[in-house]
Amino acid sequence: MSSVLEKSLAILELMVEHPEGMQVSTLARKLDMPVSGVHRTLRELARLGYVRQERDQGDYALTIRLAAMGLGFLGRSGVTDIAQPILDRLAQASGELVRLSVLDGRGLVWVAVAQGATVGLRYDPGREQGVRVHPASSAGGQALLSTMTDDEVLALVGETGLRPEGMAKASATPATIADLLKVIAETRTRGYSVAVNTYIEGMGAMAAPVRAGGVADGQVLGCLSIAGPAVRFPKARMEELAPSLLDAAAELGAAAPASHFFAGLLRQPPTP
Amino acid sequence: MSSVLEKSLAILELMVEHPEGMQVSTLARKLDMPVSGVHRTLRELARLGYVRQERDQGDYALTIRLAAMGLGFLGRSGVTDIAQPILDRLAQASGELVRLSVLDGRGLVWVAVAQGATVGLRYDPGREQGVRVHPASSAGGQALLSTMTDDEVLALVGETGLRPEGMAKASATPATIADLLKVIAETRTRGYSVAVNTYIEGMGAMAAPVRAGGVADGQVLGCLSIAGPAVRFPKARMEELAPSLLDAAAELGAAAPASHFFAGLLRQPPTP
DNA sequence: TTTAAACTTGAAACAGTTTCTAAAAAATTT
DNA sequence: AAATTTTTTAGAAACTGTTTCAAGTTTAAA
Repeated sequence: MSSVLEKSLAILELMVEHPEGMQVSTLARKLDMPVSGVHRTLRELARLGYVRQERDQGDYALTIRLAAMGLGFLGRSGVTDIAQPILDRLAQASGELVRLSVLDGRGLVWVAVAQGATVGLRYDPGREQGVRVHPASSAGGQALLSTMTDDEVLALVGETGLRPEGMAKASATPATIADLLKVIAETRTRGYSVAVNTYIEGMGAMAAPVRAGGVADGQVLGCLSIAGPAVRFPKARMEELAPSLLDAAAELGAAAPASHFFAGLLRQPPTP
Repeated sequence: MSSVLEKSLAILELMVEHPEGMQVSTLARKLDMPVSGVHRTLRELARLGYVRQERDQGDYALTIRLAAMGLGFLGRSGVTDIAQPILDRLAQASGELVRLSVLDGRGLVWVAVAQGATVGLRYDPGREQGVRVHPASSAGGQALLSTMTDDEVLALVGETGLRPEGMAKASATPATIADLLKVIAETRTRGYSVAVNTYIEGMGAMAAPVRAGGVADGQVLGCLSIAGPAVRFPKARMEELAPSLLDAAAELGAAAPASHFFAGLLRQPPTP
C-alpha cells in the first residue's frame, strides 16, 4: 500500500460495506492504517462530497455520490439495455431468478437481474447487487472458471480459497482443490455449471459463460445464471433448462458488442 | 484543485460519462491537467483495478469496479428495500413513471424507480439512473427547492443556472430568477411541484418533498416524483393524483429511518 | 469525578507527486 | 511511402502534499 489513492480507495471500499457509517478508529484498525492519516483522508473526502460526517466528532458515512457514479456508468454503458430483455425472457421461461455477472478482480459481480419466480418459494438476491461473490463456490463462478486453464483456476482459487472466509461449507461445496478441478472439468464438457447445495445450503443454480459473438471460442465476457430452491433443480430439470440457458448466453454474447462496457472488454486481450 | 485525491476523483467522474473509454489527452484537456500527470494517475488506477487500458497505447475505460461499489452501497443502504413497495404502489395507482431522488451536491440523483405506464406513450428515464439532474428546471428539483429559503435557492441556482448548460429552454421553463422564485413560492403553498413542459418539452411531472417522519417540519430527505407525457398532466389530473403522491411521500418519510442511508442523513443537521 | 476511548490538530521529516523535457509509437496527411 | 502531427510513455529534479508522532479535546463510560 503506497499511494494516497490506494489508501483512499481502500477506505471507500470498506465504507461501501457499512452504509450506516463507521468510526475513524474502526476504519484505521481494519485497514491497518494510522488513525491520524485516515482522519485526514476522510476530511478530504468530505470536502469533496463523497463522505459526510454525522454530527461533530461522529461517524463518517458515504454520501450518495459514489452510488450515483456507479449507476451513471452502468446506465450509460448500455449493459442493462442489452441484457434486460434477454434476462427477462429466460426468467419467464425458467420461472427462476436469472442474473448476468462479470468478473471484477477476484470475484463475481452481478450487473443485471430478472426474477421469474412468482412469490412463494424462490431465491431472492436481496441486497447482494454489486457485492463480490466467491468464484469457486458459486454456479456463476464455476462457469467462469471453466473457461480458464487449470493453472489460471489454481492461481485465482489460491487467492480466494474454496469458500468465502468465515462461510461454512455447504453439503456439496468442493472440499479440496482436486474436487474443484474435477467439477470444473465436468463443467467444461457439459458447457454449463451445475451447483446444487454448493454456495448456500438449499439453493440450486446453473450457469453458462457468455462469450463474445456467442461462439464457443469467443472471448469470455461474463456469465449467465439461473438460481432457485434446490428442490427445483434435479438433474432432469436442469437438462431441460440447459438449452434455454445456453441460447440466452449465446444471444447475449452476440448482442454484447453493442454495449460500451462489453465492447471495451472486447477491445483488449483476454485478461492479465 | 490541490490534492491527488481530488484530481483522481475528477478523472473517475469524467470517465463515468464515457464508458466507451477516453484518451489520456482528451481527459487532460477537459480537466485542464497536464497530460503526463493524468497518465500517471491512470496507470495507478489501472494497477488498482478501477481502470483498464484497451490495447497497448490505447484508450482507458472504467472497469466494473466502481459500479460494483455503487450498487453494493445502494443495496446495503436499504433505500431500495424501503422505497420500492411504496413506489410500485404509486406507479400502479398513477399509471406513470415514479421516482425517488435525493440531492447530491448541486444536482438531483434518482435512486429508485417504478414504471406504472404500460408500453405505449410514456416517459422512460432510459439510461439516466445515477445521472445528476438539474434542480431548477425539473419537477423533483423544484420540490426540493421549495423546502429551502429563497436565499438558499438563490445560492444553489446561482451555481447551476436556470437550465443545464447547453440545454434549450422548454416552453414553460422559468425564464428568470424571479419567475423561478414565484414558481417555488407556489410550490410551497401547494405542497407539491407542478412542471409541465418545463424540463423537457412534451413531458409533464409533479413532485413532493420527502420529509423525515413524514411530517411537514421533518428534515428533507429527498423527493418523490410522478412523470409522464404532458398530455396526461392537465391541472385536474394532477389535483386528482396529488393526495396519493403526498401520502406516498409521507409514508416514505415515515419508513425512511429504517434505511441506513436515510438514517445517516437524519443524524446530522439539515445540511451545510 | 475519574478513567478510558475516540476524534482532532500541529509540526517536522519524508515520500509521493508535479512538471518539464524528450523519446517512442500511432495515426494522418501529403 | 514518406513526412507530419498527435498521442502515449518515461525519466529526473524540484516541490508539495502526506505521513508520523505526539499532544490537546471531546465524548462516553465507570
